[in-house]
Amino acid sequence: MNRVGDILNYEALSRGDTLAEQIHRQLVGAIIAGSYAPKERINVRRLAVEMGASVTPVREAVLRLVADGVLGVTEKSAIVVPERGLDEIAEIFDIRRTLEGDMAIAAAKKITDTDVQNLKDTQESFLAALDAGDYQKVLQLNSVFHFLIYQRAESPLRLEFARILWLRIGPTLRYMYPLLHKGRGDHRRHEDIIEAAERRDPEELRNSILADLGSSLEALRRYKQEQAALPPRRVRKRA
Amino acid sequence: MNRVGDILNYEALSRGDTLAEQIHRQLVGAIIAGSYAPKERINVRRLAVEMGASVTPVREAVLRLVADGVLGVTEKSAIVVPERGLDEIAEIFDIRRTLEGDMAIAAAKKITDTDVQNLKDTQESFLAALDAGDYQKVLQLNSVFHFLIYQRAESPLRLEFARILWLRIGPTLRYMYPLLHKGRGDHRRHEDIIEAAERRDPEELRNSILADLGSSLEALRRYKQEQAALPPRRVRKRA
DNA sequence: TTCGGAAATATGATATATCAAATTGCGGCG
DNA sequence: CGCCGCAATTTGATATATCATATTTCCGAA
Repeated sequence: MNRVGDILNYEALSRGDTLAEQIHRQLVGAIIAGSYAPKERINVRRLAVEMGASVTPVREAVLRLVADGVLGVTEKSAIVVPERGLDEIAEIFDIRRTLEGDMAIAAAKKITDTDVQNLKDTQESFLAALDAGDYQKVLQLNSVFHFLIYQRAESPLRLEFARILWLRIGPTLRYMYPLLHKGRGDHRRHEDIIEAAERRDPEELRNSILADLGSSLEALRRYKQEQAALPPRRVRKRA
Repeated sequence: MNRVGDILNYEALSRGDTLAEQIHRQLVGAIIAGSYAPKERINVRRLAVEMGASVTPVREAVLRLVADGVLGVTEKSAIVVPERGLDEIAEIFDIRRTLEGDMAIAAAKKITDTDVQNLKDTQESFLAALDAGDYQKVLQLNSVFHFLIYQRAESPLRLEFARILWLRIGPTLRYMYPLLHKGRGDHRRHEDIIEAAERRDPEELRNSILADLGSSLEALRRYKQEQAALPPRRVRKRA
C-alpha cells in the first residue's frame, strides 16, 4: 500500500504473509501516521469487520502491538492507545538518542548516492505535506526519512528496537507537527542531516540527528506542558 | 512458581492474569533456564495439552515470543527456537553493553542494603548450583542476579529491552556454563559486581558488569568456534 | 536394502462459538 | 432536572472447528 509499510515493517520477524501479518502492517502504518490518538480505545471486532477478517488474526496483530508496548491494556483489560507521560517520553527519547546515534555512526560511511537522492526526495515531499497541512503524510515521511538512514547501519536488532520506540511515541507525535507548523519551526534539521549524509561524516550525521531528536522532544515537552494547564478533554469515538 | 517469573516477567505490559499471561511467564522462565535448545521446534498443540489449556492462549503466548524475536518461524512457518549466528550474538552483546551499562550507572546509587544481601544470597545459590551441575538453576540465578541490579535503574524501557535480549540469547547460553565449568572459569566476576554494588560506585559497577558480559561473549565465541568445526548434529524431539 | 511417492497424520492459520466481565442505555425515582 | 440501578449489549479471553500445508509413515518397485 505505502512505502512506510516496507520500511517500517518487521521484515526480520515476519512470518510469510499471513493475514495477521498484513493487519499488523496496516496498524503499524496507521500508528506511525498518527491515525490513532492517545487514550483511544481499540476494538478488535470492529477492526475485524473493517478489515474483512475474523477476530483471530486481528487479535493476533493487536496483541503483538501490546507485547511491544505500542498499545496498552487498562486494568479492566480494555485495549487502548496509551497516553505517555513526560517521564516515559523522556525515557523513550533517551534510548532513541543512544540507538539512533549509534546507527547514524554505523550508517554514515555506507550511505549510497541513491540513498542521498531518496533523502532529498523524501524531504521535498515532507515539506510539501507540511505546507499542505497533511500531517499524516508528514509523520509518515519523517519516519521514512530517518529509517532510510538507519537501515544502512546494518544492525537489525537496533533497527527493531528503534521501530518499537517510534511506534510507541507515534500517537503522541500526532499533536506535535501542527504545533511546530504554527510556530514555523526549524524544519531545516533535515537539511543538516542530508548534508551530513552527503559528506558521509559519522559525527556530523549523528549530531544532526540528535539535534532533530532534541527539537522533537522539546516540542513534545512544550505541548505536554500546555496540555497539563488545560482542562481535561474527552476522547471521541472512531466512526 | 519461581522468583525468575517475578523478576523476568513483563509486569509493565502484563494484562491482568490471563491464561495466556501465565503460559507466557512459564515459557519465559523455561527459556531463561535454558530448557529450550536452539533449532528445537515448538508445538503449540502439545504445549496446550501439557499446560491443560486450549491452543488459543498458548498460541498467543508463543506468538508474543515470536514478536519479541525470542522464537522464530521458518519459511514453512514452523515455530522454532532460533539458532543464533556469531553476528547476531555479537550484536546482542553489543546492545547489552550499552543498555546494561547505562542501567548499572543509573542503579548504583540507588542500591539498598537489602539488594546487596540479595545479591550475596543469590550468588551463594549460584555457586552451589554450579557445583551441583544444575545448569538450569545456574542460568536462572544468573539472570536474577543481574536483574536485581538493573531493576534499581528505574528505567522500565531499558529493562524491557534487556529482558528481550536475555531471552534471545537464553537458548544459546544453555551450552555455555557446562563449558565454563569444565574450564573452571572465572566465577569471581560476580564477586566484583557485588563489591562495586556495596560501594555504590557507578563506574566500578558498570565496568564489572561489562567484564562479566565480556567473558560470557568470549565463552560463546569459543563455543561457536568449536561447534563450527564439529560435524552437524541432529536435534532430539521433546518428550 | 534403498528410494520414490502416495496416503495418513500433524501443524499453523483462520473462523466461529461461548463465557464472564465491563460498558452502555434507559427508565424510574428523588 | 439529575442520578441511581438493572437489563441489554459489547468486549476481551478462551475453546473448538475447519482448512490448507507440511511432515511423517509406509509400501512397493528397482
